Amino acid sequence: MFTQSEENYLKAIFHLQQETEGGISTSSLSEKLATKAASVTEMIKRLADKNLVDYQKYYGVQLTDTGREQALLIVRKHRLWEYFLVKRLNFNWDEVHEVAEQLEHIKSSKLVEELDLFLGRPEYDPHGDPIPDANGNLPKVPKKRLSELQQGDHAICKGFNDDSSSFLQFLAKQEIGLDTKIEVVHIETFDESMTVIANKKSILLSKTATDNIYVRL
Amino acid sequence: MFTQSEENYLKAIFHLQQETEGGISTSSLSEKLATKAASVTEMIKRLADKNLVDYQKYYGVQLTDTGREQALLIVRKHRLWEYFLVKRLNFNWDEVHEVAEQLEHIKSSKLVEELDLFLGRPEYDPHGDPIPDANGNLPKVPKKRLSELQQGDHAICKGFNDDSSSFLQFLAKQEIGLDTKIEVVHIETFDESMTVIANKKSILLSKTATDNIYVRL
DNA sequence: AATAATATTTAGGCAAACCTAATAATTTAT
DNA sequence: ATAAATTATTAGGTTTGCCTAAATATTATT
Repeated sequence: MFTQSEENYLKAIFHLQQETEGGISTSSLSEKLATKAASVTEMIKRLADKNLVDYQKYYGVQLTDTGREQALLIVRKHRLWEYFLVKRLNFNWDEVHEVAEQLEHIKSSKLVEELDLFLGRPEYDPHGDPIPDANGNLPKVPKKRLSELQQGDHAICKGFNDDSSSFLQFLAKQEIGLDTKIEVVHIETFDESMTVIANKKSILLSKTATDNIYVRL
Repeated sequence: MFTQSEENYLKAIFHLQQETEGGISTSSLSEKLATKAASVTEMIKRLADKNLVDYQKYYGVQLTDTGREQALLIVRKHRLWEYFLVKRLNFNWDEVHEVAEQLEHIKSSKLVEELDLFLGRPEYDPHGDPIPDANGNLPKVPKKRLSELQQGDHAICKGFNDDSSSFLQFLAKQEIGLDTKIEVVHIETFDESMTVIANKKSILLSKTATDNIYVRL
């Protein structure tokens, strides 16, 4: 059994590995977890002792198979709870993150399986992210960033990369959500900001924003 | 905001106060929480500093109004989650305790209120214990112990005082649950054990058992 | 009322998980 | 190829929440 803190590290490493090749740096972890680098080094050593990560001094960490398995279980719980909060308890999809961060640490395999069953074995959470199954299989959804599209392209919004409530609330205000249809009208060359049409309204999105919006054509 | 450990102490003090007059002793708390007396003394001092309990060295603790309020919120959460686990997730009523002990520490007032609403504002948990409302009002259910009854009395089972899964499983095996009708057939004078009829079957219950079964006539 | 028994508190330690400041390794720039 | 800048690690502290052993209060017994 792992502590909440250990679980948070495993999850963070997992998420960073989705975006990065090779070992995960101490600094990126310390940024993600809002702790100091020294604390990260310390914890990583503990995780390495427990065979959850491979660690080479100065060259970052990577999850072992066991580590990945644990991380996926936590991600599974997080996303199932988010689904529950939104679909059953009327939470807005931009206010579930904090609560799911707590719920994901509840330890009971029966709870996870019964919850999954109760929710009808959903495949995607309210942000469009796939929910790993009980064996830790995560359906690979090929993701394209909105920022990769060209002028004139049409796409459907399929997920978001930034969980901060400020970003999610910004999207809600623009009425951009899961499955929203988006058309790329214009891209500014100097700052790569993008003018799109969604819900028949013209919206200007910064490069930072379009980098964090996933779409399917 | 309080730590999980602080919350556990508040809840334990609350429960002991339901059964006992006056201050709660260090030893009864240490027994309930499965910690050593020294640890209890230490924590109690912290709780007193935060104005959650009144504490007089060597004469035990009592909850302050704030302390009681907090304790009731935790009890509310615990019982709502138990209800959820049994009624929505098909848990047996004798296997919910451990999970509810974890869920009761989740911090989100919205979550509690939405859960309450989702469940249809239940008044009693699966063990027959009343669920405090959002203002911390706990409907006082006048409880009689089965052990207080006389030969020939008829009663309906309304709750249990011992949450241990061994006790709850014993009851399940005897098919005694909430709202089970019970008739007192005979009481042994020497050990106060009781022969009852429930579900048309004759069952022998020890004094320890009958002390922990609540009934209504 | 004095002593024995029991309960409680104090003192001193330990592990987890964080921190700051100092040091060491790696990477980048000259 | 060094020096400078960046990044990571170590060393030494802190708080929470637990522990054991020793000391002190309270309660029970004779």
